[in-house]
Amino acid sequence: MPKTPQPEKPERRPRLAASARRAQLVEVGRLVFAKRGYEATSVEEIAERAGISKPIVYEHFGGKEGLYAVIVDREVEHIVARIAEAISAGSPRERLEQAVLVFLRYVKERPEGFAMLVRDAPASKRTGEMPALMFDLADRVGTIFTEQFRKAGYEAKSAPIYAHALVGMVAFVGQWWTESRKPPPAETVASHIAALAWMGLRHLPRTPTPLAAPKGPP
Amino acid sequence: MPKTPQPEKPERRPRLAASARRAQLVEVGRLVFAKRGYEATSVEEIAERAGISKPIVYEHFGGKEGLYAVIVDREVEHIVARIAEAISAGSPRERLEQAVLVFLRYVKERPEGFAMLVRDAPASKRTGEMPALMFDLADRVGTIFTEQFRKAGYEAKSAPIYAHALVGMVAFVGQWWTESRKPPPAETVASHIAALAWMGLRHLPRTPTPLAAPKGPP
DNA sequence: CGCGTACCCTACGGGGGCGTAGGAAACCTG
DNA sequence: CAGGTTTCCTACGCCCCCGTAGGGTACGCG
Repeated sequence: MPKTPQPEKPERRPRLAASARRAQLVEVGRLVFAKRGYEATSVEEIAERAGISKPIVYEHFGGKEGLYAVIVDREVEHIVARIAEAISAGSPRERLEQAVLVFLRYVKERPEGFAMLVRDAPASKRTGEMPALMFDLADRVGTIFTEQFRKAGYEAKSAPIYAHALVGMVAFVGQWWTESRKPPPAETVASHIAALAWMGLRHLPRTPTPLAAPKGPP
Repeated sequence: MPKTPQPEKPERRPRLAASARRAQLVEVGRLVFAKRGYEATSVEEIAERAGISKPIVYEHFGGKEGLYAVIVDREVEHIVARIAEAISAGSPRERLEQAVLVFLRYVKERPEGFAMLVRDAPASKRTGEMPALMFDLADRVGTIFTEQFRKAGYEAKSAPIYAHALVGMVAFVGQWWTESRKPPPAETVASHIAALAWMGLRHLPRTPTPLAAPKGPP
């Protein structure tokens, strides 16, 4: 369902219908928030880049936080839908690799969206340090893992650790990958990561034991 | 070399020697920056929590960014030294596990310091999105990996991917772990992560091949 | 053409934060 | 206790930004 393919070149600043203006502001806001971070972006800059004046932003979104919330929400919908589709069919191994691949492609195609999801959120809706999405994702993966662990006779309690490890590595590699100067193709990166995770999980000892006694400082 | 064990209870606000005041401001600043993020912290709040007034901060550090830079620098020194020590001896497997363990302990002992390293940096010294430290760390790991990969006959070019994957998973798990309500002991988490990474690397196919052809959208 | 509606603007109040000017108060030294 | 040094303070200028008040300007419809 395309969002009314209105060309976004308001050079002569024609009046826009309310829905079109909203869409435009969401798009512009995404870029600005991604570049500056929440605290450092000003409503003025967004309005300016959209070719309009501040009060319009307030009319449509109620303020800075309102706009931010809408943008993040859409971004989350977007990526969650894509991942959900990716893991909807195939062998576990395939689903893993597809999920990683889809995530990486998302990061590449919408770097600003990804940046917003990784960056600082407004103080009002921050639990810890990380924006909630990544942890949400990790939690979902965690439930899947817990079930699989139970089936395979592993300690279900440790599943969340592996879930977070997986999400963390994908997210971090994604960040590095987009900012890298000569990035390898997404498929290559995805297959490496999936291989690492898959082989790691496959050959996991039933109960990993710490190797060495804690070493005191010399 | 202890930093002049001055007790940090300026309840009656005695005058402090310059070095002591600097130390105190670094400590207070660490907490405030970690809690609020760079943009949202005010010099005023730091001064207030230290029991002094703003101009002192400016005399000692030249401003907000100056203080921030000093704090980050110390934090980086701290963690890099600890990790360097952890990987200074032992079998590769032991060094891996020790590095992870030391990192996790650092995260637990100095959650505010870790938060600063993961949080947004001031716009002036930001390359991409992530503060530089994590990428620095990943790069160092990357050089080690590249060498080992070459020795073992793997494609050296893909080593950075695995290096970043490792760092990313540790960092993300660390974040989740500190904010978790019932965190398992560091040793447990470390051994799980190390096992995942180790087994994953150990059983890596020489050249991971993408499983499926890219799927177009339906 | 007159008029209502939808879209948009300039202009301002209010607040907060960075950084500095200029001086006070404690402490040290002789 | 006089004079210098170190530490610290109050008070302010300035700029930026959020959010709003109150009013313009196009466009459709009778």
